[in-house]
Amino acid sequence: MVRTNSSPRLIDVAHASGVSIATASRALSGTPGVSDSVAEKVRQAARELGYVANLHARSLASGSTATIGLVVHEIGDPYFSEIASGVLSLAAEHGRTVQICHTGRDPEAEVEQVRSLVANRVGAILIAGSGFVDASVEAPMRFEVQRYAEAGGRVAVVGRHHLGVDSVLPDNRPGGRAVAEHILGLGHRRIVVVSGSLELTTVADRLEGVRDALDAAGLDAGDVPVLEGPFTREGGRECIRRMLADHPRTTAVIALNDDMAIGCLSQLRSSGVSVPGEVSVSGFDDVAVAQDLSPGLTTVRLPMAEMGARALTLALKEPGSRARRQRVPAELVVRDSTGPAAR
Amino acid sequence: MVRTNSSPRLIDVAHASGVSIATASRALSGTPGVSDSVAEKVRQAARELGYVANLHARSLASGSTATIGLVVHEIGDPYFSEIASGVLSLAAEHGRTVQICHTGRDPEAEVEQVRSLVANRVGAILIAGSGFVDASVEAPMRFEVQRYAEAGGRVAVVGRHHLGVDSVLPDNRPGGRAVAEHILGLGHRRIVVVSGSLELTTVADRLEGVRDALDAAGLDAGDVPVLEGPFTREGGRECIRRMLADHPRTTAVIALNDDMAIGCLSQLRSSGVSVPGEVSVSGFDDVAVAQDLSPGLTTVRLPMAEMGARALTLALKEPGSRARRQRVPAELVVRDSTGPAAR
DNA sequence: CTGAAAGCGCTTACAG
DNA sequence: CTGAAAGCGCTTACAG
Repeated sequence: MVRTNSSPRLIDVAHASGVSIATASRALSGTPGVSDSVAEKVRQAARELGYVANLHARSLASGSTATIGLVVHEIGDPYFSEIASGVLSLAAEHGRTVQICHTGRDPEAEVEQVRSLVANRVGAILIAGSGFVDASVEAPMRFEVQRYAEAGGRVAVVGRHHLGVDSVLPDNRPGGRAVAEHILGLGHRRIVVVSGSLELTTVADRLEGVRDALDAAGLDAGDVPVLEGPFTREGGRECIRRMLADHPRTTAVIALNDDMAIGCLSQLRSSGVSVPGEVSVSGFDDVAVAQDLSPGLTTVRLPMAEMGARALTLALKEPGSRARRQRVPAELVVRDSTGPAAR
Repeated sequence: MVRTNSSPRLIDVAHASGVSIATASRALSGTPGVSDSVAEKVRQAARELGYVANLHARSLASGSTATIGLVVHEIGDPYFSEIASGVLSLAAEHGRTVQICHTGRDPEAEVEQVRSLVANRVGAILIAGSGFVDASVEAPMRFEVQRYAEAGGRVAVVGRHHLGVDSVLPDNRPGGRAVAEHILGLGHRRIVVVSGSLELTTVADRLEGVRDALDAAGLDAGDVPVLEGPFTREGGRECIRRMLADHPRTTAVIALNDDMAIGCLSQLRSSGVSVPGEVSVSGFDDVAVAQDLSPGLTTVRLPMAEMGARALTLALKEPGSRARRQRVPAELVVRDSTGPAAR
């Protein structure tokens, strides 16, 4: 039979170098127990034929894969694309490939994607993005993840609790506290929080931190309106419109992520409100563009790429006897979008 | 033998539903030729067992994969993350999974990544991002891609010529011309182009468009300095510093992508130069954040997500007798970063 | 150090 | 419509 137009197989390499496929396999995968001279001969033949091992066959035979699965809410969102960047870079160093899926923050799509990764028999699954305050929403996800883990799969999450697996957890609450203290320290008292869905644990944690600071300052958290909208730039714009209508005397806006903060800046500008002259605005995450905005965005820095890389590192390690947690410090970065309370 | 802790296999489903694995396979994959009642029984059993087919086995047996490979320069860059977003969304609709790799704009890493995708026997490869003007730099890539295509693989590229495969090509040249005409129309004559590496075809094409406009206006393109730097925000800042030093009377900056334009705005602001009062700035791409900058960025819109989706559509189609090309129109979007030449 | 052979979990002609 | 069997391209005990 003539094999036209298709990739050479291990057996072709074996023939070309005059050894068995067992030896060829060992030589190519670097398994010890092959004489150097033979190994070199095999590698040479492989190179000449342009041989690339079929990873499906390899996975099927060996029962393990070099592929990593990464689940994010939305890859077009800088928070997630920066995490993905950290994962991809480290994965490449380890010779791992990465399969990415995004879920549009839909809990059901999320479960579906995890199932599909399991079907692909990826060696590890990384999940980035907030979980849900309501544990029952997460139950199916938790079930899927646990089943995979019990079958020997490795899982690590970024910014998500409740899943019972290794996790990289940014200091959302201390970060929220730090930024709120900054705002309070500037003398602001008529403050509004611009927030994504309160169903998200990330939002809940950051908000908790803001309340810690209000409490510590002897203020009543109940006096600080929380405007809820989509966790996006458009959500930020929307909330500012509501703020201008319902809380016109506000002097500071604490947005719970940079995307919303960017939307806030944009809407304030369109509405002719000066920042920070009339209203101060802060964000959270420190996405790359935050420093290039005008005014530069005061925010809480999270090292997204590093968080992604750390999650991968956890997943690549042997599992511990129980879930590991790595805290990632959040650092307040003061730029030009916040200033002293004027009025 | 007891199989503990591992996923159910097709044979388990077959046993549970009292049919052969052949029938079970057909029922589950939707191959016609199975009675409805039997098919339903099999599906039911699969559901109860939580069966998920092993895609490696499936690929090996069938010789085809549902996985798509996507190569980008840097996933953290919004241009690419928006393309990726389009690809991921459409892929999910088609039940395809996507493996992403980024290359840091390194031609060698690029080839390596393509080889790894080939090894994974992905069903199609999508490559996004500029090629190189110097064809010899692209030769290895072209070789790899062609070999894959000849072996039956499908390839499509976004914003890249020279690879001899299906392509989605944004109107870089007409876009460059449009934005330059806009700048000229505002009366600017002391113009500077802020540009990524001239080795990149994307840069070369956009620049060509700018020159078209200069020519048409009867100007000498040689009088317009082209400041070259990294195709990033930091590159934009760098170029502005050079511009302020070497071409202080400049009234308009044409940046060849939004990332550089954002860096330009940032550096001009730090340097106390008002935009568009003293200097106008334009970008290219219209990344999501462009409209939320202050001032809003005048730029050339490219529908990145759609371009990604189109490339996938091409790759999913049967190959044509020759490489297909889809042009994507570029649309000038005028915002607040450009204004009449003042001085 | 090397090889023959079983097996990974599917799909798909080939028969019936 | 259904099943027995070959085969996809590897890896890895098991012998030697």
